[in-house]
Amino acid sequence: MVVKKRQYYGFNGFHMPPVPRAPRSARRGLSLNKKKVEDSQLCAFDLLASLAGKLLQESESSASSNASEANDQPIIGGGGVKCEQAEERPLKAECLDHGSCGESAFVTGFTSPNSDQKCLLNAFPHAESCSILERSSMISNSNSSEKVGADLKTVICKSKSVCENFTGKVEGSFDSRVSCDGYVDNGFRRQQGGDGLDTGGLTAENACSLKDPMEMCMKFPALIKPDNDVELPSRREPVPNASIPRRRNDTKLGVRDDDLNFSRCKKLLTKPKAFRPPQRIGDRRIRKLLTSKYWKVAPKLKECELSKPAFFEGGMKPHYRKRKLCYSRERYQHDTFYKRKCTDRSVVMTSDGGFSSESVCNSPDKSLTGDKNGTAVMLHGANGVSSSVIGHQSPFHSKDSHVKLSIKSFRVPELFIEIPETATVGSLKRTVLEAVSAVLGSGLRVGVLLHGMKVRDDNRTLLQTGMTSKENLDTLGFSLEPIPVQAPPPLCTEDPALLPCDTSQLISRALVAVPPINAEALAMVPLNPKSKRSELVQRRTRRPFSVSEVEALVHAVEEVGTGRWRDVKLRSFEDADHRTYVDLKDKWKTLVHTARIAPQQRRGEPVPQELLDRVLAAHAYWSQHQAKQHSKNQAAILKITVAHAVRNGVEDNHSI
DNA sequence: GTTAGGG
DNA sequence: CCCTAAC
Repeated sequence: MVVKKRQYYGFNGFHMPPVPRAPRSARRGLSLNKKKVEDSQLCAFDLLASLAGKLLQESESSASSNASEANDQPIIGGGGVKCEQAEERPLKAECLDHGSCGESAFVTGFTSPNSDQKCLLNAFPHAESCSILERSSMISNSNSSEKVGADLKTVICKSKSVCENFTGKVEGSFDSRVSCDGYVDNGFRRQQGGDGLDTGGLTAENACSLKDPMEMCMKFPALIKPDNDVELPSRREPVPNASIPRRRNDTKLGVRDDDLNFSRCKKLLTKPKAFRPPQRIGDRRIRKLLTSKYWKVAPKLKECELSKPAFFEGGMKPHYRKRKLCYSRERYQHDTFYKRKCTDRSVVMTSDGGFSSESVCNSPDKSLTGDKNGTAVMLHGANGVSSSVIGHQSPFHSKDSHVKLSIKSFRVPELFIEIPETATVGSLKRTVLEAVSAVLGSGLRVGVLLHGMKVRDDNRTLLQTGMTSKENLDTLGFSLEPIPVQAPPPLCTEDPALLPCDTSQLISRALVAVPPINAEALAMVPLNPKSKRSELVQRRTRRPFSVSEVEALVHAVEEVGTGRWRDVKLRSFEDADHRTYVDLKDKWKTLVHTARIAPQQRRGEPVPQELLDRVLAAHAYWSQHQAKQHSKNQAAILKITVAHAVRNGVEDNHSI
């Protein structure tokens, strides 16, 4: 088994995420926050209590009938969440099916904290206590015009911010406050309309628990259950938000020729599974593994972890996943989800299959950043892409070194759609949707382009790559790339920052819990070492040789000959860390092949014929040379052998 | 660790 | 680009 260097953070089958924990200073920051929370929460809860009482009167039955409401209406309700726990039914699908973008309020929460706790505990024995404080995640607080609501939310958000696990799983498509609600709703429930709160589950105990985020999380483990699937539709905007909404409103329902904006519903549509982290990475993945070819590697789930130590001391260098296993496709599910989501929405797509989603990837509001040291996760509702930002900062950089950029659009890969002329527009829409879903469902990865060049080295920092806060980032681009089905899609984008995928990373990071029992069971499955290895080790990204590289290679080989690849490497590619001598050897092999085939059969970036001619010449020369050398050697060996034999013979004669 | 060659 | 065998 090949296991590359990796680091385990965690214990008992619960693995800490790839991202190194924040430096102490960051964590100190957290405690400061916590203090603030404590200070302000009293007030907030007072307000809450009075508000709740009032609202209770006004909407007496709403609280008690919540469960049924949840069933009848397109509302996210505690019932829905619980259902999902039992049936793994994505909550999101439900709420997306109904209602319109504008109005619906929502009821989030877990009407029965107890049962939620149970669910969680069953699934993640360790989850409730682990890793909650390990990362400071940030969810925006609110800047609501409703002062009371805002205060309350702020408090809640802040105290919650430590419980990143929950946060992480919240998809970015909804208002950040939603996550707050999700959190809060363990204790009390937000009423329909968004501004109503009732004290449903708010007990003294619950309130107290807010004082300590950790405790909070432990008390309401459901919050950190990765499987909760608390995905709240962005269209529900229960509370006015002054800080974020502007962006949301900016998203237009525009249709361009090649880049289609999905407008509001973009938020939903552009939230591809690939961006979604394995909320269910725990049990759902296991189940999936059990029924797919991937099950074989389940025991290796641990290896989803990162393989390198932090780049910066105490820094935030994220690591991308190395293992295929980290990838869980939920295509069918996603397709379904996608379709349902999109059903009543205008999905526009152009012939070239482009669509765009707007994504503002950085928040101007630093207060949104939960962690001063740079690990920040922002989930916002500006668009459908579950986008988040992780600011990576070395301790040596000031906070102002954040790179700010916005992703105007993603373009999906080319889609081919064939549909009869007699088909309805509706079916065309569905067809397109299916095509898109297929792409999304099979997984996406994000490419980063700078000055039109693909940035391939995922290990470089933004700074090193030239994406600095001072740089004009107009030339920065992102692309969505389908991940070949067989390929090990990096669950997270390999780029450490800026990408929607990060959410998944965070969540993985949050919980890569393998229920011991499952892991055990799977571990007993006899594995074919071969397949195991091949499934686990990620293939290096393909990096086609440039003409200049070919030139250098040819030149080197002309001088030192074939068969001395180490020398070639040292001579011409010493600084090219990504080119091993094996690579050079392989390249030479393909060059020779390329030179021998007809030009029209050649693919990729054309190599100048002149170079190819030199390749053939050098190859012929050194082949001959080697042959000569070989025969020489053979002759020499023969000579020596003969000499020995003769001498031995002589000696033998003597001895006789 | 290098090299060669098949995949 | 990966893998393996041979050295």
